[in-house]
Amino acid sequence: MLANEQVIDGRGWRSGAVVERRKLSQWFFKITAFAEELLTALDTLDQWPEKVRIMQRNWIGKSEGLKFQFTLSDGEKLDVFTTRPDTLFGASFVGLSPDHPLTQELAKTDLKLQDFIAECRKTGTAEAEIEKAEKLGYDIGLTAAHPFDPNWKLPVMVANFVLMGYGTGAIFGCPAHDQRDLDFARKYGLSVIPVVVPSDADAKTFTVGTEAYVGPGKLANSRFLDGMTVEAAKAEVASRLEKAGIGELTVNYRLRDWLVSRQRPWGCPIPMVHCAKCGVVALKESDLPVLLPEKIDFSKSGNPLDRDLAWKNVICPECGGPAHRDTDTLDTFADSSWYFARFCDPHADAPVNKDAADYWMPVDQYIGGIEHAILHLLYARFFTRAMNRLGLIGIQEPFAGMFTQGMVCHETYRDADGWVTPDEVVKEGGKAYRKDNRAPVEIGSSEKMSKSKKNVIAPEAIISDYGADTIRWFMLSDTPPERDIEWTDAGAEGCWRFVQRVWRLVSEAEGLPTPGTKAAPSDDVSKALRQSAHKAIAAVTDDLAGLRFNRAVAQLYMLSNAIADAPKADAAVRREALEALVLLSAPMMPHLAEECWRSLGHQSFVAQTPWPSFDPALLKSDTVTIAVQVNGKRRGEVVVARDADSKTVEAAALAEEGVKRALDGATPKKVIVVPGRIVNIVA
RNA sequence: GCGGGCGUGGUGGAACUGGUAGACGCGCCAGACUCAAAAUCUGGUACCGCAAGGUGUGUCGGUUCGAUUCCGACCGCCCGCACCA
Repeated sequence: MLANEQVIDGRGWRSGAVVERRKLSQWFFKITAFAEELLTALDTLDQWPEKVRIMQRNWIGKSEGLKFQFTLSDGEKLDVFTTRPDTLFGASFVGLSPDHPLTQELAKTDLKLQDFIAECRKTGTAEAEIEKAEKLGYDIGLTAAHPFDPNWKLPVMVANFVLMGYGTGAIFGCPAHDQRDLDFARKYGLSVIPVVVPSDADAKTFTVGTEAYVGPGKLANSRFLDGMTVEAAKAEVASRLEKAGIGELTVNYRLRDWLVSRQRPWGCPIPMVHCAKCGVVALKESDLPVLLPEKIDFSKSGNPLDRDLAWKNVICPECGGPAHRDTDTLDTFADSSWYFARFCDPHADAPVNKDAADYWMPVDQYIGGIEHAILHLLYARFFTRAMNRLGLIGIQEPFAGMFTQGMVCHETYRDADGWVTPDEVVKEGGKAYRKDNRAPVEIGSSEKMSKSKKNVIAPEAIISDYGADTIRWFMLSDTPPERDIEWTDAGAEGCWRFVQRVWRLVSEAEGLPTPGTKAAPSDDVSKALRQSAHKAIAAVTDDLAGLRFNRAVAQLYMLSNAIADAPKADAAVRREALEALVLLSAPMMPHLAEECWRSLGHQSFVAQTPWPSFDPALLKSDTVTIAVQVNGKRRGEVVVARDADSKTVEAAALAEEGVKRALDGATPKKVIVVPGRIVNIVA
């Protein structure tokens, strides 16, 4: 009762319970019908992280190949799928999944086969188990005729590594060019015929040992294919089998349908009714939504909805006879797949107000953890497309911009009794002890804060120690938002000092003119401060827009340093710089900003004040400092006018003392001048 | 195994399309103020060297006047997928 993508390392993604395989009758959403468009539309999501798009692409897992038919010795036909039709003459067996209908049919009368299938089911889904799992086979006694040679008979075997969920659940095995087939063939003594030979090898002597050859090469031992490239041979086999009417080029997807049935009472009920006469019947739209019972009995195990007969028993919407509700509920991911459309008009009578949704959607900037890359984000894309097809919404893709933020991490601690929270621990000389009884505590790796590992810092405690603004500032400084951040008390303290510093700069500033006084700097110090302020406005504006909070923070440190370094600057310039500092820091430290704003003599709120603008003319200095390299090594620098021409710059560079020393009288062979950036002298 | 990403000081991290590597913060060192401490302020802080100078962005090569940035091989770490034919 979990979808494939909800299984992490053999366990349920949320509960951590070990997953086991059982056969159940369940409800699915046919997400596979959208596989191709979900795949191709990824290219249009240019404001999504490349990583997420690659993960979805791999998850959908498109592969193109050939589906073709074997005729079995009992006259039945068997479809197989392959991406390597070129290796058909290297075939040495036909493999069936234990879950294949033919296997199941034969098992009805074959007790040994039943045992074999049970043996296969025992293999867990955890990574390690699959890795160790031995190849197992069971010969069902039938043979399959080679499609190009009716006299060539291949044994048909049930094999544990053939999956029913991919392709047709049946394969032809070519041991020389597939590792799994090779392992299987070696174990059961099947032939290994190399049919693709690398260009640097001799077809007559080339053999395959314990490693299958999967590289490129020329065809051999393959009759009419001999000498062809892999690509040409693929095309030739496909074309011949298509002409014979027993093969077709097909596309396969790894993506499976979305299993949405949950055997719990707290989800959205699946609006289906089971009638003895009519079978499975959907409820009429007018009967929706199906409400859960008010009182739910959790005293026994199992799904309480199954036992609530008053709720469960209904009248069939088709025939009016006795029927019962489906007691499965929907996966909670169903709800999160379309809430954003509902949010556009939460009071609408219909589930979605199309006009409102078309006005607001798609979401401009979606922010979430990477853990939803192929769960929520794929489901929501599918839902949106399905809603579009039903005419409920005009858009195809729900989220135009996507950003995956990092996690807050902290060291983990444990003693003999289990995990210990950081505030119960005291660290001395690299070792950790419990505060209460001095018992030693083992310091574990730093991991994402979680209740289960108790490596959490309670926000209340930090806020009371440092204030909310300090914490906000700390969260945004240093580490880029897409990366995990390591919580440290030392870092938070540093941020607290900055809060104090800003407050001091503002509250202790003397002789400021009244708000609104224009800055008209006359001396160099004032001009420089004004330039710093305008540079900061430009940079912070840009960095915040690009979600580069750590760089915005660094810019504000620089501005505060510039202000502190220029107490003698013109008072109106100092006011302008302080106001810039306050306004620019407001998104990150709103409380402090409001307090400072008031202290600067304003009656309004920062929140109501326009974002500061900058004068582009102030961003550039009249002069620039250019580094001078000799043979690529920095030997000095020169200060030149911003618009100085190359010859002037070259002359200045050649006259520089360090450069002269490095040249030691030699004549430069070549001088490269990159205006405003660098001079490189090749000697 | 497949796919992707990342390796920069003691530390978190800067460095736009190749152009002064280490911005900014933390930490550390020294000094000022103080009876003292905290706070604050000033200066310093990649490495080797007294200095001149040399060496440095995981390692080794390549392209270039110039490489953290581009290319190739390798090493290490992280993430996702995985018996997918």
